[in-house]
Amino acid sequence: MPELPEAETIARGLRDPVTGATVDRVEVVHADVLDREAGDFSARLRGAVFESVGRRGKNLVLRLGDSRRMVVNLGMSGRLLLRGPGASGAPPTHPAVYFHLEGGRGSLVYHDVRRFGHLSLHSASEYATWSASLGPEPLGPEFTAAALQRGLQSSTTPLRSWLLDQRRVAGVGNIYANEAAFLARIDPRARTHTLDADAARRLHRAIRRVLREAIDARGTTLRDYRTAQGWKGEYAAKLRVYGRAGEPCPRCAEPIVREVLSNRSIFFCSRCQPAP
DNA sequence: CGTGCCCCCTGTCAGC
DNA sequence: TGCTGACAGGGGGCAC
Repeated sequence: MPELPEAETIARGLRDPVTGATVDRVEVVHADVLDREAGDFSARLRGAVFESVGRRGKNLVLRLGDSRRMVVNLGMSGRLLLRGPGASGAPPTHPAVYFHLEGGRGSLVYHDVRRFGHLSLHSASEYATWSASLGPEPLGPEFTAAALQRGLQSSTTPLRSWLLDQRRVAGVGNIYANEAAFLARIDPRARTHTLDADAARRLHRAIRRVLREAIDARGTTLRDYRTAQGWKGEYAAKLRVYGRAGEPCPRCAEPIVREVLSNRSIFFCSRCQPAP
């Protein structure tokens, strides 16, 4: 579910409440989301301090002591929720892991209905290897139009599939891949090596624009996604094509088309995004 | 190696 | 109502 804007929003929401907090106790409800046996995972976190909260692509990255990190991939339905010490409000419906914090700071809950998410612990070198396996941050300085064009030239896969490959660019998922292709006026089925320099420039701008807009709106809630505070993101109302099959194209009023590509939906305007 | 398909899991919704 | 099938923001594994 969550893509870069959702992960960024969660990271921002966790930063103040969690930074400096010490893990008192880990309570594992569903060990299948962990990268190791539950007792080992819990023992390694007990007494650890969350030194910082960041993000790499769609993943949350919480720094622990000794340069260790906990990486949280939220999968389709994962949430990282803050729960106050008073435990007011309804309890979470699908908790997988609780991180109970010391000093009346409440707890951090990893919540995941489908349990496609994963929590993993990395040493400094393991983290470096993992991070290096991901593509550049699309909002960072390494992601240039020229670098994007080179990457597109090196592959024959359809654009939407290329954008979902985290080794190419880190953080774009199905919603923002479709939105970016629309803004760039490129057919999401187009083979990437057929795209010229101007298309690459338009796509570069479109990716950055849609991700920034979505961060400003605190992400897109279709169903499961929530911020760390449990709020919905507001970007769903601003989506131009995703989930809008049959509705008029915001640019030309032609009905938006839904098709299936590699078992996942694509949405596009056949007039504004002509087949190559 | 690159590419594409299946599957992991649970919940929801449309159609009959 | 209740059943069935399709579909959902991701990504690892495997066959070609």
